[in-house]
Amino acid sequence: MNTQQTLDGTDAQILLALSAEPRATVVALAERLGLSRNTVQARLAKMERSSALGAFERRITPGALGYPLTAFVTARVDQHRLAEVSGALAGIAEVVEVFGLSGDTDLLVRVVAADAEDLYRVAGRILDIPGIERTSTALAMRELVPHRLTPLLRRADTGGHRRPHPGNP
Amino acid sequence: MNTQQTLDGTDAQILLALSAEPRATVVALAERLGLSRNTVQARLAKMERSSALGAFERRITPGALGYPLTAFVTARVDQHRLAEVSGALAGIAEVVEVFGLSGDTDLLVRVVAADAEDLYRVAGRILDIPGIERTSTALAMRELVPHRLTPLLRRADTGGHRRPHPGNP
DNA sequence: CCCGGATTGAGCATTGTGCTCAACTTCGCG
DNA sequence: CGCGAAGTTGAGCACAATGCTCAATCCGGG
Repeated sequence: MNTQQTLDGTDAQILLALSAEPRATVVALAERLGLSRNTVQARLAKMERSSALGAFERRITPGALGYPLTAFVTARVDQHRLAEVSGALAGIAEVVEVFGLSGDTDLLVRVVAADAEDLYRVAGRILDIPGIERTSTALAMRELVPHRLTPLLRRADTGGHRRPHPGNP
Repeated sequence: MNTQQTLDGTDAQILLALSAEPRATVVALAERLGLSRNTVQARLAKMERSSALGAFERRITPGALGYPLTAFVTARVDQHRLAEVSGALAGIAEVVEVFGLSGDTDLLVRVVAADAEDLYRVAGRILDIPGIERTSTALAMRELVPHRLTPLLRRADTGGHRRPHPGNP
């Protein structure tokens, strides 16, 4: 029994309502969902505690900060120096997110930049990190599907007469 | 005039404080930053209006929803059918984010999945989309640098040339 | 020099919050 | 079968925050 991770349908409902109206107050959510104010408060508090809710920064658009360019740098790395490389990447402010990948490229680095020249500079800093063997930079020209979790939330919502995982309450 | 994008240093300060304490009230922020409550309220309202603040869903951890696996699917696409492909991708719930890239791969698709088999199924659905010519799936094995904007916020904070915060609560 | 925009302090009615409590339902498990 | 743990609910209460408006400053640019 993994009581740990998974949010149940009610949690999904709350998050869904919050997605539609981020500034909604707890009472408003409770009223909209037909739940008690106390319940919504308790569940929200639990989610905040259990790190189901991430950092606030996720909600900030880099473009508004003066970094309208997004690029993905894939890199091959000397695996023995992975920790070292990871630390160096974390030291670059324009590096927004780094994943260790399976497959032919080891690293996926998401970076933002103020302009093309800035991006060139950042890419250079990454390539200069000891342990990084080869990089390839791809500019994100368009955000075809903006970041979203709503479809998954809707699916987890009890509203669907669906029982995706039988046996789990 | 440049009413568009860029947030100024004070905005960055507010966002920074909010990053440290997402649930902080407006009055608490104003007090911490030594600004008037009215000012903080006005600036926050403006940011919400100007889409500098993204959707709430960005703050939800997919893992908590029952999708612990993240993968990146790169794809080559028939450019004439890009819109069609984009729409089809948007129809897949597990597709969390899609970028159009420059370079040798046209698309970067970020997907989540419940388990390996689920991921296989999702990858199959993507490959089946008419207009998609070739895909390559890389599993995100580790999040080496979790999504963060704090370093950029700190840099944007009031001009940028400031002594390091001596004692921040 | 004057104007528009941003900032500030003040005030006020309304609303939400954090918290506690006791009753009640729903499960899991012995 | 029934006990107990956990979740939900409604109620209530003191306090704080919100949304809003107003008038008085600042501040930079034309």
